[in-house]
Amino acid sequence: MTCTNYSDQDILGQAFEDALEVLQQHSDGEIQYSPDYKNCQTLINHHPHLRASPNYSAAPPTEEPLYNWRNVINSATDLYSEGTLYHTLSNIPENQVMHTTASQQKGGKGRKKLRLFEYLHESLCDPAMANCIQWVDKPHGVFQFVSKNKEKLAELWGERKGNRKVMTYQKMARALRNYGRTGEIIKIRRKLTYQFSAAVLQRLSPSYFLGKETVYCQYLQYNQEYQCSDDWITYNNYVYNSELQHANG
DNA sequence: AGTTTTGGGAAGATGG
DNA sequence: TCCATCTTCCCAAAAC
Repeated sequence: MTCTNYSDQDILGQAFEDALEVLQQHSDGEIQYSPDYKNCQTLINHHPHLRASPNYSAAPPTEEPLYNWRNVINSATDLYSEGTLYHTLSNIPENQVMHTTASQQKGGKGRKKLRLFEYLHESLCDPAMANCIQWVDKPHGVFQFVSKNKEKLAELWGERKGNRKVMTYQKMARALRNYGRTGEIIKIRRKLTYQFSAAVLQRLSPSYFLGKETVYCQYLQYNQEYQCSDDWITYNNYVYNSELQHANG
């Protein structure tokens, strides 16, 4: 990330730090937030006009307890890409909130890098991104990129990370293929279609699993750790290839 | 036959 | 310094 104005960045960084402190003070232990203020800085450095945006404020809303910095970034990104004010910080649906786990935060001060699968899941939960990426089978974590707009999603991912060069679908897909080794995301034998592992799914949307243990226990047995299980892949490829054959036949 | 999608090796960049 | 996690580039092959 290049930064030509250190004083601005310092001010912005401090502003986000301050906002986080205030958030914590107002949290009552209930707020789920992800302190990715550096991502905010990256975004704002790329899109300086956002500083003047009505959404950019160091002071958190006092009447919206469910608040998340990633959604701040998303809203800002939407604001930038769409050129509208439709995506505001208020009325964020529960399913768009990234619930961070204790393991994602180090001692409350740690700021872990945003991972690709987190970003993808986040995009899947964002209606504004439906033209780029969509659920095929949400309960099983199967999703598909939209061929026409997959490059746009990749670009946004690259911007979010603050990469030097423009991210392309080719490069993003390379990272996705690496997930196949750990089993966090596997490729489904269908065009532009992938699947989150059960462990990742549970981590990304734990609330979605509440009361659904019966439904998901069979998958957790397949993949209790992040390891890539042949059975898991075979099973899923069987399911979705059968589906595909059925669709084609 | 041309384009898109898939796949992986290898080296580099970055942050924790 | 080491490791995790991509990122970048490249090439090949399969699928459409």
